[in-house]
Amino acid sequence: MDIKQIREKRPRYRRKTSVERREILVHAVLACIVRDGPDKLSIRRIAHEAGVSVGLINHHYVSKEELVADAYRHIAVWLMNELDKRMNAEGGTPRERLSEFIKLSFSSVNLDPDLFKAWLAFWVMMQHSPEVTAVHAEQYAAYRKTLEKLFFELDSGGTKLRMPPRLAALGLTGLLDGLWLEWSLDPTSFTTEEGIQICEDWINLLKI
Amino acid sequence: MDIKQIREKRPRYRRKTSVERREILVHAVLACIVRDGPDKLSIRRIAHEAGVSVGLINHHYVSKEELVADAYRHIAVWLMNELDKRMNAEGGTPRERLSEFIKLSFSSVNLDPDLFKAWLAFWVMMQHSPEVTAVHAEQYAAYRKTLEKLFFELDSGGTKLRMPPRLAALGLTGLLDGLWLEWSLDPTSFTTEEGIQICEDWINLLKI
DNA sequence: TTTCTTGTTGAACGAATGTTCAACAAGAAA
DNA sequence: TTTCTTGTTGAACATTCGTTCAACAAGAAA
Repeated sequence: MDIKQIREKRPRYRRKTSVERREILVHAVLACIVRDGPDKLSIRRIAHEAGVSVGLINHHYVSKEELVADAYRHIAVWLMNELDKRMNAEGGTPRERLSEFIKLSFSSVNLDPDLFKAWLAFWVMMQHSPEVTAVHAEQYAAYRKTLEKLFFELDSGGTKLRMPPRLAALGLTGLLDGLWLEWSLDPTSFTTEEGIQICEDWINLLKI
Repeated sequence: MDIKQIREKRPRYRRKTSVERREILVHAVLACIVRDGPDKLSIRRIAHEAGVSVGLINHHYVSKEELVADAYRHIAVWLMNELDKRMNAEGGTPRERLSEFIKLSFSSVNLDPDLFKAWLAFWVMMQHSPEVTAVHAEQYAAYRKTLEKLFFELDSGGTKLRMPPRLAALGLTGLLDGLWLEWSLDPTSFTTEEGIQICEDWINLLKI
């Protein structure tokens, strides 16, 4: 049995199910954005990163936009789960969980330059992709809902608030997102400790 | 005198000075971003929009990045001047001017989908362009300084604050930018009135 | 008028883009 | 073993990209 025969026995690639391959491709999208930047995201780079051919991508997704939308949902769900999991890890009162959420928002889980590049890529694509826009609306609503629920629990408990939970949640998401944005664009403008303090102060001022 | 001679007399193009042409090109950049989206910005589209040839751009700018950086500065300076001018138009106390600034931030001057596309384009380019990064740092510092000065005047006057001006300015820019970002990505998530109310409430809570 | 500076043109280049599609082959089903 | 489904390949296509550069020409200077 010579080498050629051995080569012919070994499969040149391993077939994957549709879900397996999609998972791989979605991760390749993120890796590409991190490596080459939000504007250099292309089918060829993604294929190379995933170790597959260019044609494979359009076999699993009808278009690049659909793949990116899938990647958006994937990363948004992952981040929200991560925050939720860690926030509730220690139990605690609603106020303590809020503090934990804020701390996490200013930790490397959320304050990640690589992650910021990904959001940039998604936002740009939102400007002309209904699929990505839909994913954003769907995921952001869930994010705001989580905070709104926390404020509702806080208000229902001992500490009454000067605002309805909806407005309080809008305010805190605004604060968190704004500071996150500014820090991502220029990490030297303020420290994470300052960011945490601003958010904590704001919540404390809300109490009647 | 026949038509051909008349044609030859009329110049095929009018020469512009370097500053004149740069102004035209910078405006063409913005028009392109608005029309085709942040990711479709190209030398050819800019040239067509400005009514000039492709080669002209690299005559006035050594690279596309330099042109975009110039456009960034142009629009940032314009916006800041606009806010400053309108904010101080009616005079008034520091507190009244702050309210005016907030109202302007939630008006069409700042809450403009077209403008948001421009910022997106700039932020993406920041990820691999030192020129654009420098312009951002320079312009954003001016923006924060304006608010810091307002809070300083407020604190020096009758109404003492629970925070140093720097932190108060950081907080308000965070709130404004975060709400601006969220509204730009999805205008249905909340109304501008709600946004204004959140910011006003926050400032009022800052008073001792 | 002639000279000279420099704003302006547009073809050319090499590289990269998203999508298509005929051909191949992995691996389960028969 | 043979059949059949379908995951996978990669060349091909038609565009678009940023930059270069020799040639042209507007218009001030001489």
